[in-house]
Amino acid sequence: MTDSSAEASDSSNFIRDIIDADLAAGKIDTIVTRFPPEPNGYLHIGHAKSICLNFGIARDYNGYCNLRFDDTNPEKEEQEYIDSIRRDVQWLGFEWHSNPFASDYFGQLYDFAIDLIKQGKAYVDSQSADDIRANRGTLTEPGSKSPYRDRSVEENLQLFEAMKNDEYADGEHVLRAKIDMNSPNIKMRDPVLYRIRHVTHHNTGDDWCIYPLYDFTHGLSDSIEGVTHSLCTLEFEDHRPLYDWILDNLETPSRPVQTEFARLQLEYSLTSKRKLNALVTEGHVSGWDDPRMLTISGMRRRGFTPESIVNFCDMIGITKKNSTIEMGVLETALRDDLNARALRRMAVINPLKVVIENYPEDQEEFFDGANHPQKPELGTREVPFSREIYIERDDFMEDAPRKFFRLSPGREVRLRFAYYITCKEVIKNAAGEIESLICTYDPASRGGSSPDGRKVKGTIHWVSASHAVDATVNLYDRLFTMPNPGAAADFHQALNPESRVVMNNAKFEPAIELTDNAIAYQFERLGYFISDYDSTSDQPIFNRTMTLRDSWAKIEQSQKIG
RNA sequence: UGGGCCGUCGCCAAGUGGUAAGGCACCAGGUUUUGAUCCUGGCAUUCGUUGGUUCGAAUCCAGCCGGCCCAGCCA
Repeated sequence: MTDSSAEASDSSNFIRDIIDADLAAGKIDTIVTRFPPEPNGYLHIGHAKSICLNFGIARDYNGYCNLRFDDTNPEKEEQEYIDSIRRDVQWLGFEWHSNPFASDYFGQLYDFAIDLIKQGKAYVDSQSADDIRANRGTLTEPGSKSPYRDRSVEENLQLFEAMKNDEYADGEHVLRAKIDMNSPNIKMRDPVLYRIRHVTHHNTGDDWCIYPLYDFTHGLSDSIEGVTHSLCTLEFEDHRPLYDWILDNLETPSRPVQTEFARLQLEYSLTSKRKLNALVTEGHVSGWDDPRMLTISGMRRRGFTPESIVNFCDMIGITKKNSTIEMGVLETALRDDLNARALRRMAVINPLKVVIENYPEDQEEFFDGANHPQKPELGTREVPFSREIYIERDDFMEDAPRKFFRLSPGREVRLRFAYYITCKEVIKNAAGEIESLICTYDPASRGGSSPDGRKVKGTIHWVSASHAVDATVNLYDRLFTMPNPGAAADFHQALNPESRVVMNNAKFEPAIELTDNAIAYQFERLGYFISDYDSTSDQPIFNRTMTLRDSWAKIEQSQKIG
């Protein structure tokens, strides 16, 4: 569970079976994969699945994986995204062999296009975009040939060069593959290979005014890099014949094979770039790294560990079946990892003051609290105790049912690590709201057990009032109330209005590092927490990464219903 | 109704002709100074469906049903 994120997984899948077969047949000896994001947005949990697949295979087969930026559309790509993608891949624990841009290959790609033209397998089309669309046919009707389809090789060569030499405006011409306008696969009806775009490219600047499209670029880039297994999502299945056509009609350095797998779909979440972007720009979240976002950067800020994400990806598997993963799977992967590593501390999020009337007014003492109940090697910390403490308001109930194992008038409860206390009196304000509790403690129960061996069912957490550190805590819940917000007519209506609840009167025990975002804590009985990027010693801010499993809440819930 | 792909427990997922792994969830117990963790046990006579081949089928064949993807000069 605490293994490094880049550890080998024992999970097999149909893609690994293909690789095993290729290896056994002697087709290849070094496995090469690539993760090819377009730098036009932030990476999310869906990308993590692909990253784990591609980098995981390369690692397990002693091959290598490239991080290639598929940057053939200069209108949407930015340095900000490049930086974040690199950071996220590394944070997940993976190392790329090389990190090229598809745009690094523009020169070679241009030469390949010339080759196709010379073979009579590509032509310059001068129809408008609308005409091209109209002539493409429909799902059930074949397309019709462009009037420019039979231009001579010489004319095509001259026109394409002129396109490259900035002699035309955007949209005046395109380069198309000459395949089959009658193909039942629409992708094969003379797909566009190059378009004119007078836009400055983040990597090539103004060197080019023609840009290749994905289908022309991808397989050739794979081939140039020696990629053996080009893994992509299901919606590219129709592109595979075109991927193959490009490689089969050109003399390429190597012959990669494309295989498709199902993209990740997670309940109560969105991975559409457009909708994610809307959440950010419309202000429903604070940014791409808002802790509620299932972007890698959001999850990092929320307190996910890379290991938990990698383990999640192992748990869900790789298939060709469209499926939707329940949130519980992600939550379990997270809790498993955090449970193993998080240091235990006590914090009170919604405080209720308790005065222990028989405890000496100016006395204080310190208890040793284990940093981890199952890992004594992680040591202990000192937990201060005094006459006035805070407990969680939820841990007190005036009229408590029998199964409520916490504090209520006349009942005794254990303060974790400290003493047994009994509630003697409830102090209320004029409005009838509970203001504080008067309790007594049993000095003989020091450490949390009494010599007479009497049983105390409940143990609650607490913080000494005079030693407490004031803090703000963000409680996060799922961003959407519907299992499939992406299917809603308007995903805004699925937004959870209580996805973030700010508790700004929290009380921490002193032994909590306020600004180290790398330390995962478990606040006992409350969940896993981590300091936010904005946290300072003066104004501590913590994010609740995930609650603990709560079977009491489940019982309460069923009692209300039943 | 053109083409491509998919259909094994509530959600994932092994299985590749020899008689249904595992995980999550759920249920029932046990341990516990976190109603956490941990441990034990339970949880598909059945693999979308109907026929066929076979001594034997989730696995092979045929039909049917259901779902997803494709008509950007996006990726």
